[in-house]
Amino acid sequence: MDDPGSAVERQEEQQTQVPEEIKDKWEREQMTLKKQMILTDSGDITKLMSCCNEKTSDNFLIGGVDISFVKGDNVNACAALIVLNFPQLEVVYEDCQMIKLTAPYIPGFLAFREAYLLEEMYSKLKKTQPQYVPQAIMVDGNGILHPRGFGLACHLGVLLDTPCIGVAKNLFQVDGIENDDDHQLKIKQLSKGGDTFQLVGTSCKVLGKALRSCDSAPNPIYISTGHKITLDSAVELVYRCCKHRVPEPTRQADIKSREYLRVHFGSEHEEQKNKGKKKQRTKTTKHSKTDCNPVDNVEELFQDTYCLFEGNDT
DNA sequence: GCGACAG
DNA sequence: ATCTTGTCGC
Repeated sequence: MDDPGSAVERQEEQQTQVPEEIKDKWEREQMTLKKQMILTDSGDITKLMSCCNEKTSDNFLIGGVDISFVKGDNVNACAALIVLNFPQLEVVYEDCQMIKLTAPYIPGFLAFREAYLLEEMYSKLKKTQPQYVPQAIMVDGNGILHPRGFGLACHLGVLLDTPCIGVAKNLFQVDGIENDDDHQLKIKQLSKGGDTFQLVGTSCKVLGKALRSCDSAPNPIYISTGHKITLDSAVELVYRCCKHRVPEPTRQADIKSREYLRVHFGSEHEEQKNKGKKKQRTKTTKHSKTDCNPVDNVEELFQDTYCLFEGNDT
């Protein structure tokens, strides 16, 4: 009953199971935080937008966050927080951190898997390099384009009290917005970079916009407000950050986090249900970017500091 | 019962 | 999210 090798298998199987009471709790938390959500431009955003038109290149900064996963492992991952200057789009700060995801991915509850980790990285930035705290952050995922109007970008925005923009690569079908033939037709009608169409919910509210982010990518990305920014400003800002389909802040975060995993784990993913509990990387002790935290002993990094089912009474 | 399901 | 080679284009 207690064979050591099944631990990994077990964690995969239980991945999809989350008690209803936990979801209820999460929903209530979303509703509570949602009251603090602001859908208008912050002062910084207003200035940021005017900076584009005029040539006053003040030192505006845009952040991007993303998490990359170890292949075949639903727990161990690398989170990246990147800051770029604007409109030059040069990386001025990067932080990669090995993390341990405690909650499974449940559509509609992505924030409970990722948000608090990103919050910690933001706190680190604020504490150690305050001069690089960005005026806005782009998030992989949705803002108000969400079953309860409070996606990861909203959640993180409220937690950080900072403008956040939701940038999703796939449409989250919500509130009557469907990826049907009509939707596909509208996509075909996006002829060039910068073209958009609205994503209108049941109550005629515009929840987001599909944006063809560059000429070379026919598939749009889906933008929605996270916090302290209007949809139009969000779309504008995202578009101005697009060299490729995915805007640079998010794209750089993706690149850096994957690179970090590659450097520290290489091609040897040992998690294939081996009985060997000890992995040995007796090679490549390369010290890469000083921005990233070197990882020598993975085990010691993964101390349990967070429990999903803490308030488990009844 | 069936489909949908951000990352 | 991840699995994956070549290929077309600037």
